[in-house]
Amino acid sequence: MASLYAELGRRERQIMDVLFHRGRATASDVLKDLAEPPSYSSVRSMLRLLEAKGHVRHEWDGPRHVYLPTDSPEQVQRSAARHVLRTFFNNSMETAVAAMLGVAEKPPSPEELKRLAKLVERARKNGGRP
Amino acid sequence: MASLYAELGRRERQIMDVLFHRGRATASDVLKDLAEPPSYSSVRSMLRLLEAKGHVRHEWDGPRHVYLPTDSPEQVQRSAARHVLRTFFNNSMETAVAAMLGVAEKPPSPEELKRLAKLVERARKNGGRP
DNA sequence: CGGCCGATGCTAGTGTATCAGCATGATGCT
DNA sequence: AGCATCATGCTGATACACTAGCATCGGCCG
Repeated sequence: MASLYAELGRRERQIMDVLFHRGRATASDVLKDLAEPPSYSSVRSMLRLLEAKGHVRHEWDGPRHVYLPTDSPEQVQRSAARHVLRTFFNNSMETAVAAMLGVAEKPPSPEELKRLAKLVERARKNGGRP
Repeated sequence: MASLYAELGRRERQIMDVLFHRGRATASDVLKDLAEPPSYSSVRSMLRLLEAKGHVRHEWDGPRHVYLPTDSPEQVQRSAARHVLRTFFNNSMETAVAAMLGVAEKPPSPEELKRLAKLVERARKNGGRP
């Protein structure tokens, strides 16, 4: 099935990405993280549009809006993982993990690798599920 | 660093996804794989547009166009991996792999898990790199 | 108090991604 | 050969993502 947000336009998706990355953000936060930024006004419009579409909600931080994705991080992570795994790695976990090891900003720490190994080990004893 | 194709519109991206998934595809192949498909004519237009932008090239299969992404699969995989890892998993390999284990269409086979374990093991002896 | 600052709500305009139709040419079949 | 089929090349129309501007409101500070 289509990943969540498959129906979004270019800017909409870029903004959702920022929102996921940050967890919660104001309009100017979003603006800071955009590569080729539009006007501040545009960002606010898009956020309101995304809210109307139900992808985003907002809370108040004093006088200003703070936006959050409506879907839970877990939902979004699962959706993203499924989409990437299927689309770019032909459902090969091995290829995917290899690629990730190659591109991580900092090489994974020994501790993380240990936890990773445990995770895989647990899956092996578990019929392939974590 | 923005991921490749961050600048693409909705349909453009959907079509690129199909192209990556299939490796090579005709216009009607693409049409088949689209969730809420436009007309055949529209798909052809988009493919020509993507070609003009340089994201796609085509070869001939007898009388018909067969389209392929211009960027190599490795490039695209790395770009996708980096983007997803950073945006949705806060650069945590562990979280990412856990999510993937949870969503794979079929649970990974014992063989794949074994290769996966080897991969991680090799990274541990290698300062975190594959 | 009165003005400045930074926020929001709203509305209108623009560009381009997206879409669809038509004319044309090649191929294969009877 | 003649016809049906399926492809392409091109062109025009539309929708909607995207952009920007303006009016307004409330808090803060001299």
